Amino acid sequence: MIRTRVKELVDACFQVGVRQGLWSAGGAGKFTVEIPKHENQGDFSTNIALVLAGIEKKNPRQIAAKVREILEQERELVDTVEIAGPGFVNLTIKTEVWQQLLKIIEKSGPDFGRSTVGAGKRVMVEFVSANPTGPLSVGHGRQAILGDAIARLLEATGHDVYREYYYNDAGRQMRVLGESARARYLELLGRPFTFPEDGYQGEYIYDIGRKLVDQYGEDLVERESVEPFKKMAEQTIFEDISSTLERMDIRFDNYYNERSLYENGYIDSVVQELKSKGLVYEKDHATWFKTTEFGQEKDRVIIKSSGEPTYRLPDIAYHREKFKRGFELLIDIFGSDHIATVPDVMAGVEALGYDPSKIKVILHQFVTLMRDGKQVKMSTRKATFVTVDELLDEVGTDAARFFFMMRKPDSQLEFDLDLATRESQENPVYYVQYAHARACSILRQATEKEVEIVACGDADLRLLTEPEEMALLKLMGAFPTLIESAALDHEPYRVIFYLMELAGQFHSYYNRHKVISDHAALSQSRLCLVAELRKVFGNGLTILGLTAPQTM
RNA sequence: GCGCCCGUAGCUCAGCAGGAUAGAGCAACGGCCUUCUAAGCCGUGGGUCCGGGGUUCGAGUCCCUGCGGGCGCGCCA
Repeated sequence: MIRTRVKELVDACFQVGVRQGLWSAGGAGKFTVEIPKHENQGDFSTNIALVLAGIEKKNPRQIAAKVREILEQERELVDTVEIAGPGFVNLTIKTEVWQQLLKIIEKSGPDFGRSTVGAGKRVMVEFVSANPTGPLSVGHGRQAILGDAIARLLEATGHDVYREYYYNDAGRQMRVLGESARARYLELLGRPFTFPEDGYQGEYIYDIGRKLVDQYGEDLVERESVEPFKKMAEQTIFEDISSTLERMDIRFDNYYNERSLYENGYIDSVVQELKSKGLVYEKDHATWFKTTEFGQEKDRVIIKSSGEPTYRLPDIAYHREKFKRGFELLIDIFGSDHIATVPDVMAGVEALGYDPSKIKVILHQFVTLMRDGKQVKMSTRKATFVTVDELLDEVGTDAARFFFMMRKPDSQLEFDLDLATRESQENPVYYVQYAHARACSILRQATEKEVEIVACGDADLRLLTEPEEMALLKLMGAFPTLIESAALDHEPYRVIFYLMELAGQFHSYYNRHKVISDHAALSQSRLCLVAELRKVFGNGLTILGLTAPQTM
């Protein structure tokens, strides 16, 4: 937005300098335009002089003086140019440029913040990908929200996004699940049963048992095959998972079954291709993939001596299929416990002739739940983990989404249940939503008091001169750049931080200045500000999949 | 033992390709509702940026090293 215009201006200035022989063209693209930390450092700051001084071996402040000379020729955008510190060039933008920004937001409406940088780029986001062995746990919840938020950000920046859930219903896990269901089925019928040693102990297995009793009565008592038990378990659990995801407003474009990789011969063809490239060998009756040729410490088994593939073979085949299906960027969201598979998949796709740098793996750390200041103990084995459904029951979807997005994936996430449920000022979710509701409320008040709300073009925006108003305008102006960089870096948490900051400034403004007052012209101008603020809050919340309430 | 991530205020965390005087929220303390929703605002206190070296004009940010925590390191997924 405005920063883009300033960057263009500095770029032009750089070119002028090159033409005048002040510096060489070598520094092109190396300098930046940023919003400085401190207010007394202008609206924008560029390090162009420092960068060029490094290249040219000259005094940065002297170069900065030249930069200022050139920039001062321009009078559309720039108010003042100052040289500060070691050679930063600080620019102040004309007040009216900021005021006119409201018209741009008004015109863009719901599109303000959205862009087309990703236009035409097909990207797949693979996430959740939990096998249907039980309800989603809070760890999956973090992943689900993170993946969906990234997908939404990419959509907001024009990418063609495809959400996929990858699962396997054929492995040992599922067999054990089926046997667990059989045991509960027999137990419910009062028959003798043996519960599998490493079986699934969760309460939900009884639900599956009950469904089996309802549907089949005693018909399955003598059944040898585990299939009907497994099938019922899978079906029931998938329904459960889907409804949980639905509650969070998460929908997948496709559920990809690992089994289809076998049925379509993709597994075999991967092995054949690796063989033909001389990248596999037999040892101890197993088939090994020469991952050492791709920088790893040791080779890895892809087919066990039993003839069964290891997990990494389908993983590789699956990623090759993603490429073949025409995606240009593959985003994988995994829990950090899956870190070991990443190098294997990367080596595999590289071996098959695809570019591993197009796979972006986002590993997220674990979630700890806090209640009464103490950690809630969770164990998958004992089935004492907290499910996403329970979490949603307790805190609601907005709070869950907000808290899961609030931290960057790298850090462990501490989820404070007390804070998330508190309906008071400490709760950051409401802080932002309340800002939106408050803006709506002011606009409602204006209508009730019959204060005319005019278009920004018809208001005298020059009346917006308070420091708080200028600060708000500047922050609003940064929104599109923020969305773009958050999308391209796959970092939803940055949008959260932005919205909290904007909300803070708005609440502060509200408490200090009356929007609707006796001064008619001023009221109208301020109503324009509030109306456009409402849009920025609304757009930001919507892009993240949060609701933007009109009243609270 | 090896690999990845983390270590910033009492607590939870920001710090955006190394940049100009380290920030926010919560917790603590003190104020603000006959006026647009107090789910809000204003003010106060609070830091050896884990320790030690190094690179640089400049390091919370990069490199090395030590310490502490998490996750991995399988012919489990």
